Amino acid sequence: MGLFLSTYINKIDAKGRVSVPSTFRASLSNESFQGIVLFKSHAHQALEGFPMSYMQNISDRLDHFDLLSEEQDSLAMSIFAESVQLPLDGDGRVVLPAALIEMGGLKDQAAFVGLGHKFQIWNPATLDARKSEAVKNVRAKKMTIPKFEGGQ
Amino acid sequence: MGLFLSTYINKIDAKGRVSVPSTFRASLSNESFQGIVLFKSHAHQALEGFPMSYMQNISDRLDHFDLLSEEQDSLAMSIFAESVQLPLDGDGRVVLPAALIEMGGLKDQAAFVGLGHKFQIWNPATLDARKSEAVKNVRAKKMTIPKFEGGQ
DNA sequence: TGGATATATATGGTATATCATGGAAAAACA
DNA sequence: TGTTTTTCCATGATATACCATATATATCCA
Repeated sequence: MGLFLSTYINKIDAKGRVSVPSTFRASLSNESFQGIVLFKSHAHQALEGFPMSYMQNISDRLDHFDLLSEEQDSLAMSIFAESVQLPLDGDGRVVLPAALIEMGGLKDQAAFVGLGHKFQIWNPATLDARKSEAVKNVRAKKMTIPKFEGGQ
Repeated sequence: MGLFLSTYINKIDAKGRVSVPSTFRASLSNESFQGIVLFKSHAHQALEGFPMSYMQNISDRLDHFDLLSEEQDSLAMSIFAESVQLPLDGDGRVVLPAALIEMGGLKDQAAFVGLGHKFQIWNPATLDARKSEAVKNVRAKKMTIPKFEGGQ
């Protein structure tokens, strides 16, 4: 799978249309669904973005919890029920529904932030603060990248 | 994977273009993405450079954290959000974005420093100081190379 | 060994294609 | 038929591909 890297700031027009960065589109080129899946972040006023194929991965992870358990039920409800799949138009744009623009705290600009297998969409004004907070967290908790354990 | 060795100093032209040393390009020849990934070093005023496959590896390792967890979120943000993937042009060059030139403290020259699986890009003027500092550290703390623990 | 020729590399400049974006036409919906 | 949504087209800015040259390195032959 192609990775989502870098930060790109694009304009949201009056109809809610916004260009998905071309490098992101390139990462989606092998997807059967040509578009993205978005839902509100639980931790931030921002949107989480995934390729459709990765939603399968999320679903598999939720199987870690017992079926019908409180966790499974609540997580599934907050992620799957609230997510929307947005197809790319002929020019590489998606239309953000008004509800998502609101939930993401967006105005007339969208900052697409690559995070590897996923990405986020932020209001550019609040993104910088989050970035420095992230770096601070990594330093404070001395987070490191886990050694590869094989597996999948 | 081919190793990055030695130090090469190349010119940065007015458009930010710089030749990737041919030996580095040779190390990249088996990569599916013909280019490099760069991001600002957290420790120095310099740029970290990786092949795309290595970023893929980092992303896979981050999957060991819970999805949407604080750790996963902060680490991904601090690494992937600020990294850029630069394709090689037909003549073996990449264009450095102005932001990266600034962050790396570069002017009109780039020193490519091979460091094994990765490399760094320095302003030649500040690189010498860093090199002797590194040697001093190794001697003072009597650092040695750990034994191989297996893995890939 | 020496010289000439070929090959690869780094670097500079120019032309072309792509991208983001705004707007209009067409289609779908109620 | 009015309204919304989707598709199509135009354009300026930007980035990418293309071509040219010089310098260094390697190869070949006398």
